[in-house]
Amino acid sequence: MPIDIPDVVIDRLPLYYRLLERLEAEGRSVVSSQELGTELGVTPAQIRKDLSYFGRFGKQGRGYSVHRLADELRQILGLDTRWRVTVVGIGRLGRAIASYPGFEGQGFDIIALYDASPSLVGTEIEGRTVRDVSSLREDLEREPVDIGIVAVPGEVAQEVVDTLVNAGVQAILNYTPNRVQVRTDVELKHINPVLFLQSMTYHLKRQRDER
Amino acid sequence: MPIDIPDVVIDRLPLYYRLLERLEAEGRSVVSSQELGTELGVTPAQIRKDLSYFGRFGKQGRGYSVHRLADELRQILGLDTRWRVTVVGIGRLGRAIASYPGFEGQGFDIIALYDASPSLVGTEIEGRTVRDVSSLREDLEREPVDIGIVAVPGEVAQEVVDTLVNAGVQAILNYTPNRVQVRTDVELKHINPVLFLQSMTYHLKRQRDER
DNA sequence: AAGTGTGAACAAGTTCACAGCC
DNA sequence: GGCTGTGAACTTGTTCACACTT
Repeated sequence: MPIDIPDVVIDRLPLYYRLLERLEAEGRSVVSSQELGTELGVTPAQIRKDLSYFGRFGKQGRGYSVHRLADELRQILGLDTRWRVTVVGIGRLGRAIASYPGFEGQGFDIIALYDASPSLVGTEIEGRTVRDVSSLREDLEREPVDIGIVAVPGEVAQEVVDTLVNAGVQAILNYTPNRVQVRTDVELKHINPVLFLQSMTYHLKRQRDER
Repeated sequence: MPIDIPDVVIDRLPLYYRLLERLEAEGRSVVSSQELGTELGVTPAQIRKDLSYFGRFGKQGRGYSVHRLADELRQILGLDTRWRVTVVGIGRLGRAIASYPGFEGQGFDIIALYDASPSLVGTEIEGRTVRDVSSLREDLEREPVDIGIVAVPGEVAQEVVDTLVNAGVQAILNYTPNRVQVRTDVELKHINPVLFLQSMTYHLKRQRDER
């Protein structure tokens, strides 16, 4: 498998995969890049080029087998295995994440929840007991996880991320408004709705001023 | 103000702004593109080029006045006014959003909450009464909002978004896993953690296979 | 006839490097 | 001496257009 595939391409694959899953469920057997593109707001050429990084999955004159392509993407994205996830920070947001049904269905098993607050530690959330964050480090040694979701207060984000990374966690999804630093071999994504809103207001302001 | 500024640039401004706010709070008065870049993991040249789309805010040999630059960015991004926001869908996620303290502090006023469930409608969340989504349309006519945050079940996302857009809402933040379509003059952003995880597993898989 | 896969052309975005100013 | 602002060089990413396959 070639090693130099642009990150933008990787980021689009889950989008393609999502649509293919839906088509699969609807019983569609074949689909063209044209149709995928229309549905997703992406040019057909882009989809074909993206997929061509990984192989020749289509048939000229026909299109792509929905099942075959979904399968290939599952393999490429590593969705043919289950991934172990831990959520640190069980405030309102952490609780919403912990009970979000979309993770389990896609191969992500939330195996543990952590919080620092004594009033939360020991309570049950969606059938899982909230553990004390002070035991995070040693727990990870016994039961490693692949992905850490961080939903703690911003001020302790870096500290929690460091603990996760030092214990071998390779991917971090940071829901905190604070940016954190990790080694370059660790995958890191930030989800910060305020930044999204702030770039939207740029456009809103211009619309309001009648362009 | 020139009209052709790349979207990637706009998306980085809130990041710069966030850091400047912090520096402002710390009492720093001057900062160089070098320092901003190190802190944010962006090249200094990029920061200078980005800012140069909007004006000449720095002083050669010195750097940028923290206060002045923060002020300029506030104006550019439209953060010098308050924005009216409504949240539709008050499940666990909607509730987490509705009580997220980061919005109000940044000029976003959540003025109303909507849900379809009779058991939720009429209850109080963070001092706001949850209204019935069936009155969304007429409410918007009386009290327009700028931004709609959508946290309903995926199946009704498009329907809710249509209602919002038809009533004049210009920006949508979609927390639903379903992609939705809007007119090109409406700002739209999607937040879907599963897509993030799925692109991270691509890299995890390769790391696991020892590259 | 329809639709893929892909080199080549093009567009967009980033970094360099340096003149100019403080 | 230090640091900005910016054309120009470069790099990355996207789209075109067509040979090729079914």
